[in-house]
Amino acid sequence: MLDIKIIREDPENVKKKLSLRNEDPQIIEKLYELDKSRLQLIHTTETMKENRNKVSDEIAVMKKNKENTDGKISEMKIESEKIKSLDEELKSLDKEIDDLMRYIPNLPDESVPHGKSEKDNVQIRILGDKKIFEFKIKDHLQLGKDLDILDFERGAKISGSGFALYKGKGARLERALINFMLDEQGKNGYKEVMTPVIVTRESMEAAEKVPKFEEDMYYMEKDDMFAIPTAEVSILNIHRDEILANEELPVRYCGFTNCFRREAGSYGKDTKGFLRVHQFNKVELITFCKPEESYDEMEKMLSHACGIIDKLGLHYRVIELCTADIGFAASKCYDIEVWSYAENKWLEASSVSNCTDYQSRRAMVRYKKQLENNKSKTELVHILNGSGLATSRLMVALLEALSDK
RNA sequence: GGAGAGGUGGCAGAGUGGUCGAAUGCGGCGGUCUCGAAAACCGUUAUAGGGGCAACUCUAUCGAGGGUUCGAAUCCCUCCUUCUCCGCCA
Repeated sequence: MLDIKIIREDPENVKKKLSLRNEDPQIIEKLYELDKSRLQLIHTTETMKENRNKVSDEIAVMKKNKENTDGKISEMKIESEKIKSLDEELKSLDKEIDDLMRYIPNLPDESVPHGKSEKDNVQIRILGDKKIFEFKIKDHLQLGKDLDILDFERGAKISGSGFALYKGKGARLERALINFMLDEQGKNGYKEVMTPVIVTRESMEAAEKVPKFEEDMYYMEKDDMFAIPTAEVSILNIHRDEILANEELPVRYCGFTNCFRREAGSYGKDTKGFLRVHQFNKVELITFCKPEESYDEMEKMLSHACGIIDKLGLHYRVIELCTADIGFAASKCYDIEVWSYAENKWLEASSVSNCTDYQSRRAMVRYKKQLENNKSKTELVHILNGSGLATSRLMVALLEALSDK
């Protein structure tokens, strides 16, 4: 979530930046007013509490001296009731503010290109050779069937549409890809982790996936738990409520998990085979770093994701998302797209995002910032995530690129 | 799943209703001493929020959330979690 202070101090600026994201800025007005009354209420209750604490101490002293305290006690009884009801008022105000804050996305960085839709995204590099095939290329469904390595029919039999069954060399290729990517990212300085894939609501909230995207998640009502849509959620929560040492930053993790997405509302769009599935495999990269380093880290992370595709020898491009298309928690995003010869279009294989302090604020991931004269200050870290990479679309491009007559 | 015992500051560990945000020890940081170091000694050492230009000050926090009370780390309830034992199980 955003820092309420930036709304308090410069609401117009926040409104302007939200407009760039195609968000309705009106909500900021309301928050500004709610925050104002919240501060007033805090002032009132804290003054009353100060008084109550004082009188309670007096009562303690009087009791020790065996003086009569009945008057003071009954007086404080009334005072305490008042405090209680004001506290309740404050609590509901807090909740109202919090509920609104959860739906306000991160603000875009100055460097992000302005735009109205995904059409305004900017291609910044195009890499790898584009092959020329002298025969009509089969799509991955056909290739998977002919080679007996992918079976979407049986996947659907087991779990419904949008679930893949990998067989034989298909399964082995998938396993090899995952191994390869983990090894490469390990060399790039990411510590490998293997995390839970079912997480609590609290973890989802810390990653800012819930409540906004609750409908996109597989949810286990009995336990109030969610299947992760990305390892970002589990890895980010490794350091929830922790204060990291200045020297240990940046902390980099990579981890492979299955990812689960209901994809509610996207039926009929890219539904074919691997183009959109409910369960897929992904190696995720997460970096916790100092605020002043996060945009440099982002470039590094992007190059680490690209490095995989370079080595696989695929034709791909990097695009910089415009203000209208960056992710909810992100201030800046790059997407990496691989070329599909059969579909004749770009497929998103990775997304690298700088989420600045947006997630760390709720997840409370902080570090001890060193100041001059041996002082230190606790400050929120910046958190970045990137796919390094997701295998499903990669598999499409790879099978196609390697196909022959 | 059943039975029992715990969860206090970076760590260890006191505290069972009234200046307790919390003794003490260790660690960390600063200093004295020293050629230097160790030891010793002195000081300092949580987080969030509010007010103030600032010095500073106030509020909240002893696993989480409720309750009792003028007043809760301390009493009551619920939940989470850790450990030990039993059962079940990949």
